[in-house]
Amino acid sequence: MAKILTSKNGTKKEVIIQKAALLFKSKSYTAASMRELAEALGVEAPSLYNHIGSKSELLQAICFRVGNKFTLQIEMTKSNPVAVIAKIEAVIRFHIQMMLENFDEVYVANHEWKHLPEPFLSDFLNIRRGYEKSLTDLVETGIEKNEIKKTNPYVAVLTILSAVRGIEFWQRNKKNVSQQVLEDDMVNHLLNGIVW
Amino acid sequence: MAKILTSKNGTKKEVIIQKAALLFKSKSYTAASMRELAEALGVEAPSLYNHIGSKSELLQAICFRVGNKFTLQIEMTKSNPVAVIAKIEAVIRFHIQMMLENFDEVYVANHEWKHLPEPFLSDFLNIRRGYEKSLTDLVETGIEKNEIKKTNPYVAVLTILSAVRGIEFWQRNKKNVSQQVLEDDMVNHLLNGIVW
DNA sequence: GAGAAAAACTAATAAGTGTTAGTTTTGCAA
DNA sequence: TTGCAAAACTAACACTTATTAGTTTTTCTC
Repeated sequence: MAKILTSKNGTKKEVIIQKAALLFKSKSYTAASMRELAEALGVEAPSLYNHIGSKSELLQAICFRVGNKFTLQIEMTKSNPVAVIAKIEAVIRFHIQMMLENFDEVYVANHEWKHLPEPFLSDFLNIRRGYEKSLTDLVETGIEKNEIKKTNPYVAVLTILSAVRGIEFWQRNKKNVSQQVLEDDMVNHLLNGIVW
Repeated sequence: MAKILTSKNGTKKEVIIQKAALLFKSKSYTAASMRELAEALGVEAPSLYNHIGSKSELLQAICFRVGNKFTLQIEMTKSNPVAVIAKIEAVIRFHIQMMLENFDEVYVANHEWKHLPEPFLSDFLNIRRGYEKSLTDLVETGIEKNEIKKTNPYVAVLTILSAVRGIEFWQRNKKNVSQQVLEDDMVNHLLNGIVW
């Protein structure tokens, strides 16, 4: 009889969520079965239900954890008394860090939120809309203060968020691109462009 | 007994593929069932098999159709004797147009290619890698010719492709952003940045 | 209108799904 | 060592899945 291994700093539920994020990332939420998840944990599927309520609960935990982290960070950034450009730069760098430190969870939140049941789906979308709104406000303020060129703020936010999200395609081991280069070059590209 | 309606310019198989793209987009490939697809077409599920070979075949048709369109376009762009910047601009604008004219298919190709069975999965990834390689070459040439700032070409391509892909989040009916503004502002953002 | 081909149907299959019930084993506290 | 709770197990259920077989209906061609 196998047992779910709990590392020092995590409950069994936490271990399950982490494995679920890994599995949902590689196979997608719907295609990943509880039996597969159990096997990855060295256990039979029904045993999982001693620790969790349902498969859906795992997705919820992942999505809201990620959503809240991003929301918390942008709230802190907003109240930080620096130039708007510096704030936007901070947001971009935070996205890149999140992508590197919590890749599985961020990936799943980005790709599988569709499978959240109501009312969680609506809640999640509200969180995301709130985040986008915050960033849009930031860009608008930047334009007013003449730190940013006159452009459509919605399009600017769309461009920025899409670009940072795309880091999921980054191949960590492409030896000639370090994290620092990735961060610096992307920030530079999004703020200053690539044309002279 | 219902029948699959074929519009003037499409076989029944084509109609099925289109509906499949719409369904796979909204529910994801795995979560969408053949029974749902059949119902959307006003028919019973087994009837579909008079026109198609399998569910997987539908995904293949969608993914490769999209992949080939993008590949064809970048090949044409490469051989077009204009400045590198103009080529990159053309690529960006083509992505936006594709997103608007073939939204369902592009979305599905971007999100559901993971569920392609081998050897189609490898084929698809090769097509995508080839596309990225072409664009990277373009950026490198631009740097050599001093049209583009010195930056990591891989990061630049990642930023550009991610940004244009993100148009899938664009809300068509956000009344204050026309397609023209979206296109122009995004091109401008990616080439010239948003900072003065 | 007759015959053939296309395309719909119903019925069924084998496999896989999340989850529950009930039972046994494990590990800790006394 | 005993007793209890946590957590594993096996067996099973009620559904859903893509797909096949076999049959009937529709549509096209002559």
